[in-house]
Amino acid sequence: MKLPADFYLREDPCIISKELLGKTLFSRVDDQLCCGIIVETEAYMGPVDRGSHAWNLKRTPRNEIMYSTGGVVYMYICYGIHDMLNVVTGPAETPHAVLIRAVEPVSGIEIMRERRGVINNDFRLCQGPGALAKAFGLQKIHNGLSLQHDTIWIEEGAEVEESRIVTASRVGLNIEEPYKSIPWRYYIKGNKFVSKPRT
DNA sequence: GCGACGATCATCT
DNA sequence: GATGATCGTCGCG
Repeated sequence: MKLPADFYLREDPCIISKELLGKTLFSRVDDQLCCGIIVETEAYMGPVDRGSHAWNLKRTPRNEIMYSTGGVVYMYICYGIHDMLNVVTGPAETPHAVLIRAVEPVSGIEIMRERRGVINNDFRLCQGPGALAKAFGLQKIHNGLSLQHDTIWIEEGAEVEESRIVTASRVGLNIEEPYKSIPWRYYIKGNKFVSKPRT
């Protein structure tokens, strides 16, 4: 069962980020079904977050979809190379989002290996937002798709106990304090599919 | 296992 | 013209 539309409508993207841990991400692209357990997420707090594309209510053609009603996908290209998968949350005109950073592959693993090319271990198949989007066949062309449709969606999964959730600062943001250090990253403790921040 | 580096281009100023 | 919510590879030892 897909998560209900109102799951995404709550105001606080931190709550949603945390609750997305353990849920199951699906994609059906080129008629190939892939799914995996979400193990790492980051919240982007729209207007009050220097790290967000919607900082200070900035509005451009690229981030326009962040202003729509929660429950759609925001995809964009980073470093000219990598597609990033975000879930838009909150009511309309509230440009919050959750970045899906890593997934533990469950099925469609052969497809993921093909899309990713030769890599020497499966822990890295969907480890990091760029890798995950590539493994699931997701690109900027999917920007704006509803999670209630059948290309990209999220279903229930196993409960993740509070004690297994780690809260940490976000990865890869070259911004000033305090935004750089605010703990808006969530991941499952000890899970080998979680990405490793570089220095 | 770890740090350095280059790839590569849409987007915004 | 500068920048970036990244990643794979290379050299090291």
